[in-house]
Amino acid sequence: MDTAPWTVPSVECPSRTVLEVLANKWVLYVLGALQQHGEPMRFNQLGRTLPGITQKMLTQTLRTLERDGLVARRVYPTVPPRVEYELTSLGHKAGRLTVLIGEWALAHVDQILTARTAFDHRAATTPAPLS
Amino acid sequence: MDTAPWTVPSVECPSRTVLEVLANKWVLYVLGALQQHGEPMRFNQLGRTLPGITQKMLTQTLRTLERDGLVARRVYPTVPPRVEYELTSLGHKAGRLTVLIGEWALAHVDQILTARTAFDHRAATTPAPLS
DNA sequence: CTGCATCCTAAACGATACTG
DNA sequence: CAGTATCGTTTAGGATGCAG
Repeated sequence: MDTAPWTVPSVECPSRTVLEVLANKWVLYVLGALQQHGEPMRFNQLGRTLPGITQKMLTQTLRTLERDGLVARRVYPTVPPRVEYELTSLGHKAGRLTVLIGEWALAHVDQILTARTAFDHRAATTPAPLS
Repeated sequence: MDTAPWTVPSVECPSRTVLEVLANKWVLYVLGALQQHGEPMRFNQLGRTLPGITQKMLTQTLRTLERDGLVARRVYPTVPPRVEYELTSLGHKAGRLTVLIGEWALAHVDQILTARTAFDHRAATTPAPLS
């Protein structure tokens, strides 16, 4: 046995759809933001925290996270409406993972950027081994 | 200060492109497979381990991982050609994260699947609060 | 065996306009 | 404020065929 349970699954295995929840840029950012902010955040507050996200993507991301039970949506029937989002305990566990991922990224930006440059340089100079 | 460095970056910040490396389904699977197999794997061996992946996606994924310095590609000039892929130390660090993600997914499949069903049920029954 | 190149479809995404 | 709806474009991805 050289594979863990989550690598075995066939394409139809539900655990894959679950793992793939986190294989998403905005999901990582949203979870990370909520995780680090510590308390519930409002829709536009979240939007302002995430440069580059569109309203559409924010809505969509929050919906799927809510659907999967990672985020709780709380609506205050005031006017104008006030909607807050916060991590559930399940979302909190995922949030901790996204923070780890963020830390890994931050710790190795330089190394990876260097690797990319080197690779691209090689690709640009080696393509013709003999002519 | 309520945001960690990796949440602040503007759209052009390089650390984002790095974080987004892991925001990819096949990257997670490939890193996970290599991480757990422990030793170098050949192209088709990797392919067989990952049900549903196409040759194109496997190649593409391995290339970007190689470019980013997470995976090392070793070619044995035999015939037929033998190509092995293994995690670099940087890739190993990422690999450990992907294993954590896989474990998180596996541990909460049921909970998430249940949440989805409940949400969809609510969505199917509540849409008309008043008519 | 390990790939690259091509075509083509499906899905993701951005922009914009509109609503309670 | 917090969305929904639609449209048009971009991108990802699958299938196939060919090559070292």
